[in-house]
Amino acid sequence: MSPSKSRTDALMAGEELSSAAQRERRKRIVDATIALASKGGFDAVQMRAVADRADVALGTLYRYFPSKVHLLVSSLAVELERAQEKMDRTTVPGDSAYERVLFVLGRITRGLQRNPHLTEAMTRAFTFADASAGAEVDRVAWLMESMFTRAMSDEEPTDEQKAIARVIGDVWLSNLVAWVTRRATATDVANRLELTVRLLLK
Amino acid sequence: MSPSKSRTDALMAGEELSSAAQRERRKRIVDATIALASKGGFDAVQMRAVADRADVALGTLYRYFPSKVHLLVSSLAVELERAQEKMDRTTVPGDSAYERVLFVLGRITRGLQRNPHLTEAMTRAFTFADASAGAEVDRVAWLMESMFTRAMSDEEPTDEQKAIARVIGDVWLSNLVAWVTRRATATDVANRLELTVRLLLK
DNA sequence: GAAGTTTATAGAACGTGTTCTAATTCGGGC
DNA sequence: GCCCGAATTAGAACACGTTCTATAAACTTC
Repeated sequence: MSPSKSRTDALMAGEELSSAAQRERRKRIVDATIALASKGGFDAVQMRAVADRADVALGTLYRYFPSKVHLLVSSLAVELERAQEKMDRTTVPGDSAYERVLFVLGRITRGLQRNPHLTEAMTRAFTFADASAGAEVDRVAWLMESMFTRAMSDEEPTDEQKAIARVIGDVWLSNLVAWVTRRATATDVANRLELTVRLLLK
Repeated sequence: MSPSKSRTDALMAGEELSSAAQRERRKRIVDATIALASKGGFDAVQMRAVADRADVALGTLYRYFPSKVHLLVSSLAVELERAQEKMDRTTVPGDSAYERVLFVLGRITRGLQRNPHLTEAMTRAFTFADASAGAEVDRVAWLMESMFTRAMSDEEPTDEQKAIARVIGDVWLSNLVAWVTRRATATDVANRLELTVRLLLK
């Protein structure tokens, strides 16, 4: 449709941002998003508020992220990348895939539970995303999957391992959602994840 | 908050509707919702349109269902109940839990895939639901879970079986969402479900 | 460094979910 | 039949995501 479509896509992916000023703007926007989400969750991430806080016009915000869902899912990807980097600097303990996956799961889960509003905002955006945010959603799904395959073994994962990682990701997300909507306690989540990983890896 | 809160809850649950006229209204609303969702998905279920089609004022619609999400999740529960009833009239083939669960899963999944817009509307509402719709969401989750436990055995399910049913439900939903957002084909979904059930029950 | 193009800005405008208001109708007790 | 409180109605009003418009600023290219 719009003549700048491919351009916009590049902006969304966060790559090839021509100028430093643009990288700055994008960062300010993501930071504002995370700050607002941390304070009040999905509903507090209002596009006008994000634009204000990032010192950017509403139109500019929409040029960088074509919708609220894109914005939040992209921010989720940024957060997961940070978590992954942190995990890379840790030696994951455990003698079996079972133990190592549980360790990783537990750690990230507790990290998310430390910031319930942010988690609520991101999981809701992720699960509400429609086809137009497919690329961003795929990226997050891939990040999650590779987090678990890495914990399972150092080698290139087999198809079976990838499948297991995907199942774990599905269950993980669904339990986060249940926790966020107060249909499950933190203990419930931990128990269910433990059980799931046991069923799949033991 | 509102003095008629408990009253409203009763209306939402669809029970104890005082008059026949009210039961009628509620049915017209759910029917209108399903019709609109079938035609155009989540976005086509517009509250004004539902009210019009159900021949009910907008305020009345909101008295029966406090939000669009409640409305759609309640309609999903109605649909699942129908599917369950149909399943009850069928003899599920298969010698093992594995085979029987796969049969049930395949059948319901194909049923949903026959009506993509309706499925999109309902899965998106379900996954977007916030804490206020917890009761409705729990009801749907319970319906899903018991569908699978019933397929696994005729007896009262063990805790382990319930846990397995829940995992299957999580994976199922997540794959439906992936299909609805065009990140997975019907074949992908079938393969992943088959693999998941195999990992869990074989 | 001027002309032309892309990007950013301020703010109005629009659509749809939700809430509110005032008037009307309905159903049950006298 | 009449009265009362609850339910329903039509429609205005409001909130927030999104789009659009007009103008200004920032860049490219020559």
